[in-house]
Amino acid sequence: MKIISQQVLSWYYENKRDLPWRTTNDPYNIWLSEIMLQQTQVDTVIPYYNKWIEKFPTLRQVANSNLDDVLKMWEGLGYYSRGRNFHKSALIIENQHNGIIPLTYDEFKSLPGVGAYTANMVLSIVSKEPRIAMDGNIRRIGFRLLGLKRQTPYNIKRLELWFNKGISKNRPGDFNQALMDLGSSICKAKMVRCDQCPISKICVAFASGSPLDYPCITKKKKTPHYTVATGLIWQEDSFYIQKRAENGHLGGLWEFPGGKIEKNESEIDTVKRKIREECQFEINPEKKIGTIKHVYSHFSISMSLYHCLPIEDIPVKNNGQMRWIKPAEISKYAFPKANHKLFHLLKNQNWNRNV
DNA sequence: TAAGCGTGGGG
DNA sequence: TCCCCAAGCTT
Repeated sequence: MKIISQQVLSWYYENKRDLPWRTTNDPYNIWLSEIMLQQTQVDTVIPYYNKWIEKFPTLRQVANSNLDDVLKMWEGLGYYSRGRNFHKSALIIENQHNGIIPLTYDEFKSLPGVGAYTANMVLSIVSKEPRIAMDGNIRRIGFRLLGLKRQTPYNIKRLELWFNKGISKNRPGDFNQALMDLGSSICKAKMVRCDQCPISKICVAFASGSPLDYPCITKKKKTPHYTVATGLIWQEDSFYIQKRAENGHLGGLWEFPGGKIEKNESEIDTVKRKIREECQFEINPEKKIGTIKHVYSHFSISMSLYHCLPIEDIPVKNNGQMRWIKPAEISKYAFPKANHKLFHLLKNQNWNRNV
C-alpha cells in the first residue's frame, strides 16, 4: 500500500493541474472550493470560484453580506443550498468562533453543509490530517482496486479503513487530490484509460479484463415531467417578480409568479389561480409569449409565459418577497436557469409590452 | 434508507 | 434525442 501511495503521488505531481484553490492552504479557500466542487466538475467551478474570491476575499466578507448577494454569486452553479449553507456557516463562525474557522473534525463537520467528505478533505489539506475523503472518485477507484461490486455501506466502510491505512502520512491532502484527479481523468465511471493508470498492476478490476463492471451499476428511476405556467405583469416600465421560499427548491431565488397546472386545468386558469393565491391580486392572461423546457435533478418542466393584464389596481410595493423591476435590473437578482431561458425569449421580442 | 436537490457536458 | 454522469449533504 505504501508503494501505491508513492506511485499515485508521483503521477499526481507529473500531471497536476494548476487550479486556483491549489495556490493556497487557507482553510477558507479550500473549504469554499470543496463546497463548490460537490457534484460539480472542476471546469464548471473555476470561474465561479474566481469571481467569488474577488467579491469575498475573506470569510468575514461573506458573513457581512446578505443572502441575496451570496445567491447572486451562486446563480447558475446549481444546488443552491450549498450557497445558503455556506453563508449560514460564515455567520456562525463570525458570531460564535470569533471569525476563526474551527478545525477540529467534530466542530467543522457540524457546520451547515459540511459532511464527512468535506471535513476530511479540508482537514487533510490544511492540517495534514491523514483522513481519506471518500468522494465518488475515490470510492470508485477503491471498488476497482479491491474488486468489489456491491455498493453496500459495509463495503464502503471497508474501503475507507483500507485507504486510511495506506494514505500518505506526509501528504494526505495531495494523496486525496491525486486519487480524485485519477478518478476524473483515468478511472472514470463509464470510461477507463488503464494503460495510463499508475496503479493498474495491483487493480483487481483491471486484471478481470472488464473494469467497468466494478462497482455494479444501480438503476435510476425515471423523473416526472410537469407543465408550468407563469405570468408577466407590467406596471409602467417594470414587471413583477417574487422570491421563492428559502428552504425549498431553488430557495431564495427570484421568479415570475405561476406554478404547475393541475388536472383538467388550462394554462391560463393556472396563471390566474397561482397569481391569486401567491400575490393576492387578480390578473387576466392575454397572450402566450412562449414556452421553454428545463431539466432539474429529479423532474423536468415545460414552462410557458403569458402576458397578463391587471384586472384591478395592483399596489406597486417592493419588499423582500416581491419586486417590480425593469429588464435592465435582471442582473441584480439571482434567477434559476429556467427563468433566464424566458428572459432570452423576451429579449428576442425586444421586451415587447404590447399584448 | 432513500429521496430531493441544478446544471452542463459526454457518449 | 436521451440518458448518464459529476470533488455530497440534508431530511
